[in-house]
Amino acid sequence: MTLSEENYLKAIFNLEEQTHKGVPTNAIAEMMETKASSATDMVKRLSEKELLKYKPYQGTRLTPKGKSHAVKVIRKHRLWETFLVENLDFTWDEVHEVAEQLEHIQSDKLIHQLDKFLGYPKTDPHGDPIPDEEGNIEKIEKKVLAELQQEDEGICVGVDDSSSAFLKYLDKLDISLGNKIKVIEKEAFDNSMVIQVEENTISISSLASKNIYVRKTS
Amino acid sequence: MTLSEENYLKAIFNLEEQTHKGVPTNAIAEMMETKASSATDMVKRLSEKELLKYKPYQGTRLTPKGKSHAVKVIRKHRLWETFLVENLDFTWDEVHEVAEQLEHIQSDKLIHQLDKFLGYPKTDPHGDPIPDEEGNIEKIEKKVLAELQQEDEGICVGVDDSSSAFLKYLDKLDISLGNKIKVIEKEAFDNSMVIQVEENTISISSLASKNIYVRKTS
DNA sequence: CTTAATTTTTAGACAAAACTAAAAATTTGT
DNA sequence: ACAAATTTTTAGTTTTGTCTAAAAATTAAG
Repeated sequence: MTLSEENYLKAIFNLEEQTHKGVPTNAIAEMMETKASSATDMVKRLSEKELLKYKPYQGTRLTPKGKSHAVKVIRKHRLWETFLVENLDFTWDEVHEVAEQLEHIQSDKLIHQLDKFLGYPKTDPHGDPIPDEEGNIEKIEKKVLAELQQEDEGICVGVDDSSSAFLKYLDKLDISLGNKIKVIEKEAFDNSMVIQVEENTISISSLASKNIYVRKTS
Repeated sequence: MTLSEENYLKAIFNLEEQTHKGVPTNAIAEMMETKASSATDMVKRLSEKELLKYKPYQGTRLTPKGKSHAVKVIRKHRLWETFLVENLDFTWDEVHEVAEQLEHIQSDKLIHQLDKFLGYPKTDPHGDPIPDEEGNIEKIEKKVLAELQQEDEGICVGVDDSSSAFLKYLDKLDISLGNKIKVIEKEAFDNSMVIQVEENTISISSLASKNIYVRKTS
């Protein structure tokens, strides 16, 4: 399994998760920031290895074998992100690039021991669940902050837009994973909100609140 | 800088360190477990990038630029080995293969923080010095255990043969880095030795004692 | 000093993964 | 239904890193 094949598998897995439909070649190309012709070539190769099935114009779907492999890569990615933030003082927005490299290291023992070292974490620093050794992914039921009503409370469990700019903005507002969030006021006019994050009271736009996931607690 | 280029640089660096002469193309090929023609190609490419200079039949020498790059890779390798042994319960003989992969991860911050996390270690689990951020390598003056005389004492600072079998053997004898070693008896006939390692008294063959490095303390 | 052995390089191929440009297949709009 | 738009595939190149087989250059030996 080459690096490139792994990256394609991961991309296809994510796209399939989002849409629950066959993934078009073009979508794969776009996600991989490459050309459709390249995606075609790769899909053909992965198909020969029985990691996916594809029917032209109906899109691609991973086989159980392909899915299992993709999940392993995701597990590695999320464990490394956790390590970087917890132990090496990386911030939310810095981890992705490095984890993209680390996720391709091949060693079962390494990843098993890393998991143990980290204390078997359930989620990564963005709130996404870390698959276990068997590939099971715990579904974390999350709502978008924007959906909460006045007086509602929740815990921050993730973000949607994980662009560097957005994550830095959250850092500045002192919003991070696990924070208790309470909706103080919701402005019907523009959907902006006044919320209480742990001790601080702040105001955020609708655009921001649509990108923050919470688990409702009341 | 590709993965393969980095591996060649490292190989050439090591060969140059050992012999202090220009490194022949054949030697490079052998170290890389590849063919001479492939080594020629790579030497040509690295030469164009001014990472090394070579004169046919007189061998290859790294430029300062090439050396600096090689040392960086070695620094990463040794820091990762330290992490694996110290934090993830890897044994001496298991680390190499994984460190070979990890050494190619590109991120200055990662390696800086890893160094800090580990407490700025001076040597890796085999006793080899870890280059600092500027690329300085501390020379550790080491002697082969076999050279010590009766009553001499030293501290184990490394091994020469880092084959899995040998490292496992040392583990069984409870010899590891930093151990105090005292020569109790030296048998002139076959150069075998009775030595005291910390609390234990054991007997080892000349073959083994030739592969253990110590820093003499008396 | 010429032949033999060794070392090194060239030439030509191949595989992986990408690209561009163009063709082919399918779906959609009216 | 048929042209237009979209999606997908093909064909031909490129780059990196490898290989084999053969040629060329250098060193060593009698």
